[in-house]
Amino acid sequence: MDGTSSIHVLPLKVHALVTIHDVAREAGVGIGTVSRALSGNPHVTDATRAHVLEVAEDLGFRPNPIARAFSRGRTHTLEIIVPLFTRDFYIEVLRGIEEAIAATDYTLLVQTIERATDRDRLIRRRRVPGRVDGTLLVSLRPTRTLIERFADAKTPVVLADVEYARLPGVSINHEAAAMIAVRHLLDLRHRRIALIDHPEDPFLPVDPHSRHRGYRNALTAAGLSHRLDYERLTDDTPHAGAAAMQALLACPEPPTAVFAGSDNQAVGALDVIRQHGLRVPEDLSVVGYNDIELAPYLGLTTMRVPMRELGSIGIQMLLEMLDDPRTPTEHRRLPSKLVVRRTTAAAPGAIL
Amino acid sequence: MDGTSSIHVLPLKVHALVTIHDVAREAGVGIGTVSRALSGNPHVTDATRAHVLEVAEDLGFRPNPIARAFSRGRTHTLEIIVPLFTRDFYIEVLRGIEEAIAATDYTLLVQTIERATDRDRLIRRRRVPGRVDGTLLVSLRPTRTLIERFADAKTPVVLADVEYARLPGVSINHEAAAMIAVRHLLDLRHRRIALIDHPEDPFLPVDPHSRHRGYRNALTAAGLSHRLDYERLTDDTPHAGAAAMQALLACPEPPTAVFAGSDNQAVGALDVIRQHGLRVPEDLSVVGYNDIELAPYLGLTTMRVPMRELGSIGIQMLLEMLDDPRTPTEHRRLPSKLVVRRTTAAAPGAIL
DNA sequence: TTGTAGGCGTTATCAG
DNA sequence: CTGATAACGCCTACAA
Repeated sequence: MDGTSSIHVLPLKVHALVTIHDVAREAGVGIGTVSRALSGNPHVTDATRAHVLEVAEDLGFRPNPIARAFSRGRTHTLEIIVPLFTRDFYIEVLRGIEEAIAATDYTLLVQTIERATDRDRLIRRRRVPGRVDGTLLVSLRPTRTLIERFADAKTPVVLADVEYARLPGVSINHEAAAMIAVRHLLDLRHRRIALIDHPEDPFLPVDPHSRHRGYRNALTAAGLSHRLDYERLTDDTPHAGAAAMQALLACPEPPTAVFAGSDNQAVGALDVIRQHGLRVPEDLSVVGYNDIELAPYLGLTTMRVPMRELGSIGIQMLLEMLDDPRTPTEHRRLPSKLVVRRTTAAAPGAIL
Repeated sequence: MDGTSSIHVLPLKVHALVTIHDVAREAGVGIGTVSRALSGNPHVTDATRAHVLEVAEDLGFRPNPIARAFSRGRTHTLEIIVPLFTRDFYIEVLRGIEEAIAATDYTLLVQTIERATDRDRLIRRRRVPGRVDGTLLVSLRPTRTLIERFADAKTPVVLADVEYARLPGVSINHEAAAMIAVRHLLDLRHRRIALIDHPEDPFLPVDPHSRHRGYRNALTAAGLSHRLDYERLTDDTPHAGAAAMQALLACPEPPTAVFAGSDNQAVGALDVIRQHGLRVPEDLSVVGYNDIELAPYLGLTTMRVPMRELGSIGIQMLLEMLDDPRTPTEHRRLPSKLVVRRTTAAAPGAIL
């Protein structure tokens, strides 16, 4: 470094790098005292503290966070690992996260995953362990590699929107929610009820999942049996929802009602129904899932899923574990609520 | 949960904290050599490097990123500051960011800002300078505090979706895009064209903005004058869009067409139009903005805005600046494209 | 209460 | 090419 280079006079206040030593020298005290004064250590006179703080302020001292993290062994950073497939869902979760973290001075390290192949590769390449104090894993079943990583780092993990082993977490009771949705259709005298859904973990396409179970259970409870041609498991996109609906309408005996595992899929389905000249809800009822921000304006009957809470509660749990490592690991399951709007009505010809 | 079920659990490899010293001792070399071998420094024999790497692997050595950052003065982390208001837009930007960063081993520190008051306060509380190598500021006009912070940290900044001073950045040519949208309506013989829009920077509500200018310019170019009761500046939510539409329909001379500054606002407007028993596009045309994932399935005519590119190009610029600090600061402006679907048609009574 | 010294894990700078 | 050794900025015993 060239210490003699001419200094530019910028219109902004630019502080040269000021360290704790500079403050100590300027304040006429030792660096220990400065450190204590700044970190709220009680073993300092109020007078010295005030003086040190003032000098620090004057010098424009900013503690170097990396040095601090290095020394303390804690980074004050939380890692969020989240697939970014369906916008609405994850954005809501992220909002919940932000909400919970706003009051703290933790910082977020966000790892977004777009492709299944990214999963471990990406996680391994970016050397995150040691850089974060804890991790919130959203909608992702932890792989073995991940679990080892957490074990190595001795860093707490919380799962959001997933239940796995005995790891602490918070998730939606999808099974119960699906039952409520289907029961709503049954109450409207629908008997031919189809399912358009997607795997819970976007990387495990063949995952048998709980909404699917809830759907079948509700049918069984009503004395109906499920039919495979009514069950369409595909991607969580409006496009895939549309394709699934296309297939359902091509069935020899098309359904009179559809329960979709996401509002995105539902919107795709609704578009296809409209294109076929069918009316909603007169000819066909549709129930969505999530209750995205647009749902009220589309008149979509759907399940209101506590997406934000997934994030905020997840972070709260993580913060608790950070605060007290002996916090018992628990798993919380959140309920959803049906919101009836304009896409569901009595089955054609039915009298309620 | 059934605690008695025996799960087949493979033993997890748990590594104690292994440092470069352990590797050095085990490999019978000095720590300098280990460091060089691991960081790709050419001044090592292939043989020693291979040996060191093998020992490191055996010991399960993971370089401590914080120590590395501390020593190198670079963190390999990029900061993203983004308001988390309207879902779709920012998520798309985030995807672009992820896309650009996927090939690198940079990590993302994300700061979301929910309220205007958060702006500087939050930025100040979370001690980020020193923890990141560069910053991408999305949709936020930098405040003086922020600019000072960047100057202090001597860290590069790139603006996305904003143009400000001579800072490097990438943004949408909103003015040109608005002109295209309005011209489309003019071509359909609409003369009473209203605007529902929102500020570009969500924290500067009275910001005169470029879409607004484009709207007026297009009218002027067609020999029309703008009328204040047709210009509704509000929040970027479907709710606000609905309220604005409500007001427009209450005008003594309601518009026959509406250009909305976001698809979210457009969807809210469409709902109100429908509730008033009016048909789209027969009675009223609507053009949205962004082209969100659902837009095709709602039949929404809209402007396709390169949201992803905002993120990916922004990050590319940042990476270039990091790579070579003398990179000339430029500002790129991206074009948008009209996508005509089913919400626009000839003005009532017009013959094309 | 306060100052001093040692250490955190790596990188970088020297001699050899 | 390699091995000591000195930073890096902060925290924290320990001693005064």
